[in-house]
Amino acid sequence: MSTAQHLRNVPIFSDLKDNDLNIIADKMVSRSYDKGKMILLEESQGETFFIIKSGAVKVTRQSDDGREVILAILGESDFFGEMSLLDGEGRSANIVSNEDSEVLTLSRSDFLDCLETYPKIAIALLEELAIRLRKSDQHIESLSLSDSEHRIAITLIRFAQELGTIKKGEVTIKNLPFQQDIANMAGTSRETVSRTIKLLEEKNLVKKNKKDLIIFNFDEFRQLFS
Amino acid sequence: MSTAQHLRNVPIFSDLKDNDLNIIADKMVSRSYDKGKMILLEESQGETFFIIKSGAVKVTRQSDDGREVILAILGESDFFGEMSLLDGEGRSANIVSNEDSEVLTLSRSDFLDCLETYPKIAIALLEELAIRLRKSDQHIESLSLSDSEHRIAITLIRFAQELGTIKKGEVTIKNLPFQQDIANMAGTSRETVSRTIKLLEEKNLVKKNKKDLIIFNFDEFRQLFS
DNA sequence: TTCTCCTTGTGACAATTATCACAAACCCAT
DNA sequence: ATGGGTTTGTGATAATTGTCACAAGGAGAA
Repeated sequence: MSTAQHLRNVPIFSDLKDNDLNIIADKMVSRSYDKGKMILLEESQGETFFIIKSGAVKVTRQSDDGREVILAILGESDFFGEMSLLDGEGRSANIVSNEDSEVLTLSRSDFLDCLETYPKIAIALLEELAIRLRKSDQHIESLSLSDSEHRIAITLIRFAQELGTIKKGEVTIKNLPFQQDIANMAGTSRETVSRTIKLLEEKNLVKKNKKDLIIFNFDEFRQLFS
Repeated sequence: MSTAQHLRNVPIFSDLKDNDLNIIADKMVSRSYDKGKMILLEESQGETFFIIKSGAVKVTRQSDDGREVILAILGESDFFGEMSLLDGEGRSANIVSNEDSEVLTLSRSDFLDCLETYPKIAIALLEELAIRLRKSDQHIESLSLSDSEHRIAITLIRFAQELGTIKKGEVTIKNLPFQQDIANMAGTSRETVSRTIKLLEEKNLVKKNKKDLIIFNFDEFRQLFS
């Protein structure tokens, strides 16, 4: 698929005319990262805008004692790197490729030019940031109020919404992330994730199937935990 | 002070020419809210953009069992209401006036017109949302990793940055919010806040003075807890 | 297959923190 | 200043969850 065709799938560019899209596509450079590679380092100066062509990355923050918080997992057609381009601050998060991934990059100045030239992009980007802010708020709420069972369930709901496939009310999350990653998103420990998933199975709400997780009744599940 | 003069202090409008500023100011309507009044209700449709002229508001989410999470406290020249205007979703948070407050409002269509007409506003708004997203990320990190002492200390740091006045490395937070509100931000209980602040006093890091809190060495304090 | 490495499961225990219950302090209006 | 309502301080206790330690399961390489 051409670069322009990839861009077509990215919400913030989808409003553009083919012509304009091609102009932008020409400025983009493709890069590849093996699984586990660091794409962006916290604290470094942000000079690039990234769009995920294939694969997935995790957005993390690291505390001094080495523990990791996962803020989000991003997949195909998601983008990142815009924050420090916008406010000029250093990076606030690390980005690590979670599978072998290909990304498209745009330089700082090209990105900012885009915003000036195509106000539609700026507005679409505002929308996207508003959505992310909303998700962050929910995340904060869940971390503040809930016990670990709720937090883990809400994390599973997030995965289901981003990575799941629905079939007759049943959601299957293919390739559920490691329990350690779930724990880092839910703000709890790996062991607690293990015990909680077992508990959810005993309550007949979910079922494990190798690396997949099935949520039997997604609507009910959501009502139960959020 | 005239409406236009107020707008001049709001970052997203500060780039505009006097003339344009006046045009926008003309479209704004002023409203007043007594302390404790609900300004925006969660779940209602978002149709208005707000700028705080004086006073302060708290941005909250409420769980079904009635507990409240405070996402942020906003003060003079801050704005809110933009999120559901941007992404079209319903409100995701409640806004309650935390003191007697005056706000300026702009209707949905006037707000969106502004963005189209003045791309600079859109870009400035992007910056602001990026900053907020960054704060949210920090908030999430702190809730995920830290024990209650750290979370409370980080909450105090947030207040210091937003409401504090510095003098020779000493920050004074005038009118520290109620312990219950601090607890709701830090994701802990009111009692724990009480005990923790006492603890910080015993460690000679802070001092209470009626309704004010003094952090003796702000840089050290920050290093210690973040 | 067998070995090794990575991930998951589970028990026991310790630590942290929420909750409950009240007392004390504080603030504001009369 | 007095009194009522709100906010804060503090002890005792219980519940939750983290941590440690190790066993078991699974996937891939030799």
